[in-house]
Amino acid sequence: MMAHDKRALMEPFFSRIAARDALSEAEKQALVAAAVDQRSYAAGNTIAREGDVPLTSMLLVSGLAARVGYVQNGGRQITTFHIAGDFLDLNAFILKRLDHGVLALSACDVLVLPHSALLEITETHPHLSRLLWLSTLLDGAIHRQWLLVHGRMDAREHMAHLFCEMFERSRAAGIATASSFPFPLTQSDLADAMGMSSVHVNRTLQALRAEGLLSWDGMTAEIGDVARLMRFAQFDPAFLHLDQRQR
Amino acid sequence: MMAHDKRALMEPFFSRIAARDALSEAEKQALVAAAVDQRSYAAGNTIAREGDVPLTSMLLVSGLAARVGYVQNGGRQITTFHIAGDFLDLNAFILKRLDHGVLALSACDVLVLPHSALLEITETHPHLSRLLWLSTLLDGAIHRQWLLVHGRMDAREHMAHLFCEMFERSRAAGIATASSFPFPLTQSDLADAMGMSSVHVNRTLQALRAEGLLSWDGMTAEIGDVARLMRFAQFDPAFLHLDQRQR
DNA sequence: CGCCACTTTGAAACAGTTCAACGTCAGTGG
DNA sequence: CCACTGACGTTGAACTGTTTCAAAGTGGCG
Repeated sequence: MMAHDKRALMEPFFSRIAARDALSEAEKQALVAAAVDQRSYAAGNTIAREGDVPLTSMLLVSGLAARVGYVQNGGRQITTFHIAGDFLDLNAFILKRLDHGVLALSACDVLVLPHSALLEITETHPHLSRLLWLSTLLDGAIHRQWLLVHGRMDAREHMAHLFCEMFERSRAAGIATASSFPFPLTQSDLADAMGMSSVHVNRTLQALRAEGLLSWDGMTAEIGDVARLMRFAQFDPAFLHLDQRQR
Repeated sequence: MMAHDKRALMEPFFSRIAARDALSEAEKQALVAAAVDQRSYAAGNTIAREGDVPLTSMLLVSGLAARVGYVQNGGRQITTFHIAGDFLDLNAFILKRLDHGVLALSACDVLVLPHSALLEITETHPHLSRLLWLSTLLDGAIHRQWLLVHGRMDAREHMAHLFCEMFERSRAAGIATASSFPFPLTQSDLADAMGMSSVHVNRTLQALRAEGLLSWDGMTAEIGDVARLMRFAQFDPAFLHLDQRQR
């Protein structure tokens, strides 16, 4: 794989981080050098399994992926979605053992970064290390917001909030238009993320569509009036920490 | 404040980390040196407010605290509990802005570590930095488990799982007995953590008590048969990452 | 064309909420 | 020492959001 290829593939990550802090050219090069491989996964495939002890971490370059957990009766819970520019399992660099599975919801391309290379970065690039730390902290902030939404909002608000979140994150990654973003998954996947039945997802979706708050065909989400949807969902983007600061 | 005082207060944190990786004497001293102050909060008091941009992070030394989020209608969601040895807002060292409040559920003592001192650590102690990173990743792992439990378990399993988690974490911090641990909060606080009404918490609690799975008087939780409770809750401690590894 | 995965619909069942009342207990002040 | 207070826990009953089950509709694809 050529360096300038990897560089291009890393742009979504760079822009996601650049929205929060400055990234020097040397830091970018260190990251590009750390990516040794590229892989592709078809929709529905497992990218990593709970319990794995991977020796690499994966940066999602395109597509939609999810972290999942399972309960005994076959129930499945999606704990977060990932889009281009997100690390899928950077936590495993430190935690070693994966406490969740990673699933490709659409076709996905990933860059592979060996933990040995990441270790080298933490030993020699303190600021870049803090930015990698930041990346995992953003996951945590999203988890907390999901907990709030799961626990204290009804189905309609919950769904509206999720669409707001994915819209804002897609905008930060540069893959959204002014009023739409790619969201390629099934209603049943969405149900697994919202902790509801797919039947109720279907009805909730119809309600939001009827209110003119959003539309979605399983591939692309359209938001007519973004401000109105955000008001409805009590959505405050602060938890995404989209502000330039010295980290 | 004397150095040997701070040292003693930091032991719960050291033992929590030592359960996951070795901590050198130099690293311990760097942390002790970073703690410049100690504070106490009475039960019910706010330790930090959502939206704050703190210049320090706080290490809980004793008591029970919680991170909380709010929705417009006055609803409150606790997103995680913290016990002795946990950082309450280490994420703010990198994220800068707090995306959640921190609440003292019982009387709490904390050590205060300025971000400037933490910055110094990340610049000079790569391994210790990774251990601080680890501490925030454990929060994330617990968040994911909560999401799974919120979304895919009923009230009884949910409550049983929470008691298992707090028992295991208390054991790791060295503040549990063989079958009990301190858990000083109200049923209403518990409801805010489980995303339920306090009425239903009360009834669920009675059901678990009637089954002989656990008892709790608002101060201390008692588990008769730990293995049985864990089986009931489908509790697998893997997500707590309680294994010694080189991180 | 027929299959299979996904979406949509209806109706019954249920887990959990809400509201309102009552019980309990520790702390406070007369 | 006792009455009062306020916070917390407990109970019952009506209500509602969501699930479950089962069936029918849709659409892409080999």
